[in-house]
Amino acid sequence: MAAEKEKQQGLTEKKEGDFSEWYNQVILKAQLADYSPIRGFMVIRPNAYALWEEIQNNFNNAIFKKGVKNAYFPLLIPKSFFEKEAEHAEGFEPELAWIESDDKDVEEKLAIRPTSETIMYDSYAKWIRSWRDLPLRINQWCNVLRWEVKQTKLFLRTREFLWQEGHCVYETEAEAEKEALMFLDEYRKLSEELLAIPVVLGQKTDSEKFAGAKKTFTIEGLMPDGKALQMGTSHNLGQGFAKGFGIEFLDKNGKQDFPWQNSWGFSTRLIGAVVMVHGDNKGLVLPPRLARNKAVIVPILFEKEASKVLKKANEISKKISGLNPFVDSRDSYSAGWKFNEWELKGIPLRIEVGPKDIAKKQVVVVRRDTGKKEFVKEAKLVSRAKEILEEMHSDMFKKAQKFLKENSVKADTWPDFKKALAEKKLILSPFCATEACEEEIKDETTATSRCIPFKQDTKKMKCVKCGKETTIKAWFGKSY
RNA sequence: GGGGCUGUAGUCUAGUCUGGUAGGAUUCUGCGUUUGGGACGCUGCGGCAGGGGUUCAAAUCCUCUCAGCCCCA
Repeated sequence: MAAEKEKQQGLTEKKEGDFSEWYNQVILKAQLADYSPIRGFMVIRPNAYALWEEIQNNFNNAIFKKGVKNAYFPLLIPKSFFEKEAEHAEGFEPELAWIESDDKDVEEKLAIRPTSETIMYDSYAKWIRSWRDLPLRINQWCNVLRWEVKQTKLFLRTREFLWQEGHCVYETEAEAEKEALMFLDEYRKLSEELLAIPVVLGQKTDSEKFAGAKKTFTIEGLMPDGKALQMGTSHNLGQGFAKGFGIEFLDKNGKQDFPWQNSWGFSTRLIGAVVMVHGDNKGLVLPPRLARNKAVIVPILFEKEASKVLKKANEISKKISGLNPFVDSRDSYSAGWKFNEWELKGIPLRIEVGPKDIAKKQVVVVRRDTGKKEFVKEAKLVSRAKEILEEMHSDMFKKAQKFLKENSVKADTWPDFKKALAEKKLILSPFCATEACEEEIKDETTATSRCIPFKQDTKKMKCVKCGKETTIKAWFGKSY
């Protein structure tokens, strides 16, 4: 059976009902991650950590251009810090993990950071005195810990995860919000241009916004199982934290004032999104710009000509060094075995070099996403390989975009809403945006509002649930 | 949140109902022959998720923990 042949040996198919199983297997078999001895924790293996480093490099480049500097703040947060901003404390206190210590000198209870607003803003209060100190833009890459009891899902829901959190301070709210949106757009670019995952942008409703924020903005992706995944958020924090932590500055008129803040973050969850969106029955498919090793060279080693083929393979490797390729010269595996292995691990390009190719001064280039084979003259390999990789990125993005489009629907009535939800769609509906109504929708369907898109008509409509008049449309769906 | 199911070597799995020497395939070691889509022969290593209980005897029965899947709200 062709379908059987398409399938990576031992890998569950990527289809409804088996999706979770498939997801776990791809992650374990492609050696992205492993379970840890402690519930809710995971080991990030080199294959996935390399992806995280690529994401870091890419994002660092973007934010450095915006004047952001990286720093590092302590892991532990004194209990009293959580009491300085009421909503923030209420949101995070249930998930805090407290440190137990026999050290008599530790006077105050300490928690492992669930996010670093409080510990960072304590410092900010010391560092900011004048309008000349603003804006202050600091980002940190770190781990955070949120002691949830929900089911662990590799990369998507673990108690500890890696992320970046940016924390900026400004003189005016306009600036704080403008840049919160600017960083959100950087997230969109990262997702679309590096990960090849299209997203929906918007603002979170009050019940979904970050604890302590005035407004929360989000990028949401749609996964193949119909669930939405929050892929990055930025917040207009208002002045609440500044007031709580005593961050004050003298403005240009000599008046003492509280500054305005924003914060923004994304996590290793993005790796889970890449697996889900692009993976197939053969395993992982890495977006070419994200893949560290963009090509694997498989020499076809016939005994008589093995040394000649190997030499050529290494030569080709040097020629395309910009793609950071590697030669799989292991002689204990057949070529076919290697093909399957690198497909499972998602390497974007496979370049085959055998005696026949050498005779014709060509190589065989195979795309991971489509499996399409192409004979490329050696002289043209460098330019053609780059072209193929860019085509791949574009095709993968378009494919994901098509999925998002086909699975996003409008629903103006409650029956339509429920029908669309049963069909695992992302749903755009008129919404009164009250917490009561959102709660009802959640209780009845488990769907939540994902975001309120920035672009709205002013047309009057009736809320999909309660029927009250509104001009707002919001995205709804089940989510991770 | 509620309900159901599952866990046997790195991986897939037989054995569980009805307690009695854990069997196979694949991976892996070594040697040799091979290599254009998961090659072959020989050789060797490796296991009942973990804790507690019942029993002369536990992979099998009970229980807790851990991990995973599915369904419903």
